[in-house]
Amino acid sequence: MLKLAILGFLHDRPLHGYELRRHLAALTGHVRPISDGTLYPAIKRLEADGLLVRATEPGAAAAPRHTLRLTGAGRAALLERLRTPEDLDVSDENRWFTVLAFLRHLDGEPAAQAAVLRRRLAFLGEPASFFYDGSRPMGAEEVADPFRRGMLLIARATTTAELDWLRTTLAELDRAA
Amino acid sequence: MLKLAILGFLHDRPLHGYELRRHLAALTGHVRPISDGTLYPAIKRLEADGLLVRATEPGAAAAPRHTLRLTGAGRAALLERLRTPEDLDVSDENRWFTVLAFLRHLDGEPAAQAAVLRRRLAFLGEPASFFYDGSRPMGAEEVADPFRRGMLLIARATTTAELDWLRTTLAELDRAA
DNA sequence: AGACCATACCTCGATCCCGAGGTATAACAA
DNA sequence: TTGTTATACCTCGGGATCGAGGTATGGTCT
Repeated sequence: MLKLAILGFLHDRPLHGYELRRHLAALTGHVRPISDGTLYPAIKRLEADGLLVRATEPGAAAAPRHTLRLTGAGRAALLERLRTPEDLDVSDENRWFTVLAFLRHLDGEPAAQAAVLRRRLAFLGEPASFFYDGSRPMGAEEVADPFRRGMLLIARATTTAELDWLRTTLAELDRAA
Repeated sequence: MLKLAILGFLHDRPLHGYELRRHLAALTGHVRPISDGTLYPAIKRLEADGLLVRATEPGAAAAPRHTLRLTGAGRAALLERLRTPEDLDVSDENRWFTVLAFLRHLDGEPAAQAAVLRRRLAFLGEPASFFYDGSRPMGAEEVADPFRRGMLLIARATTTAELDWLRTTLAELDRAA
C-alpha cells in the first residue's frame, strides 16, 4: 500500500522524503498515520529495486534533501499495479481508496480504468454480511445488538453510495472508450 | 485486531481453532481473510499471556481438537480493551468495526459504551479530507479527478450514515444510564 | 479399494511495520 | 542565550502477518 502511494505521488512530480511524508499524512494519516520508521525503509526498498533514484541537494531550510524521482521501471510498476491490483486492494477499503487516489494515472486508458472499477463492482455485488445464519447473510433488521446493527447500516449506506458512483463513472468511461 | 476478535468470540462461548477460523472468516474474511499462519501463532501468544487455556479433546470428525476457553484475565483484558480502545481502533474503519462487533460485551455499562461511541463521534467531527488546498480540506465538488471525487463522495455518505446511527444510539444509551 | 475432500492443527522464512531513539540545521521566541 | 519548533533523515529491535508447506483423520463418492 505504502509502495503504491509513494509511486503514485512521485508520478506527479519528484519529491523529497519530507514532502512525501506530508502528502501521505494528508491521504491516509487521518485514519492511519505512517511513521518515519515505515517510510524511510520503504523508500530504500524502492530504490534498491530500481523504481526510484535519489539526488542529494542542499537543504532549503535544514539538513540536505534527497529528492526522489521515479525511474522508467518505477513508472511501469505503478501503472501495472494500477491495471491489475491484487484482490486485497479491491476488497479492503483502505487499500481500495489508495488505488482510487492514483487511478487517474491510467489516463490514456479508460478501458483499463473501467476494468478496475468493474472488479470493485463485482466485489460489492457479492452477497455478504458480517454475521450469518448458517450460510445466509443476515441483514440489519435481523440483528438485535445495536452495535452490530450499526455496522450493517453503515456498511449498507457505504455500499449504496459507492454503487451509485461506480455506475455513473463507468458510464462516463465507457463513453470515452 | 485479531487479538480483540479472538477474545471477543471466546467471550460468548469456548471454541476450538477451526470454529474460530470460520467465525473470523465471516466477520472480516470478506474484506481481509486471515491465514492459518496468522491465527495459530496468535492463539499461542494469547495462551502464553494467560488470557486463554486449551483443553485437548478427541476430534469429532478428524484430528484432536483444542477447545479454547477464556480465563478471568482474558475476560478482563477484553473488557479493558473495549472500554479504552487505542486511537487507531477508533479511526481505522476495519478496527473500529471489530470494536463495534464486540462492544455489547460491556453490557452492564451503558455509560462506558457511550463513551466509546463518543470518541468515534469526535473523530468523525474533525474536519478532514484526503486532499488539501494548503491546510484547508477540499470537498468533493472542488476535485476534478472523478476517482478522487468518488472517494470523497463515498466517505461523505459513510460519515453521514454513521453520525446518524451514532446519535440515535447514544440517545438510547444515555436513557439507559 | 482407491481417490478425494473437509476437518484440524502446526511450522518456518520472508516481509513488513511500528515506536523509540538518534543526528543535524535554521529560524524564532523568551 | 537558551529553549523550542520545524525541517530532514536514519537505525534498530521487536512484533505481527503472510504464504507455502507439512501432518494427520475420517467420511463420501466411484
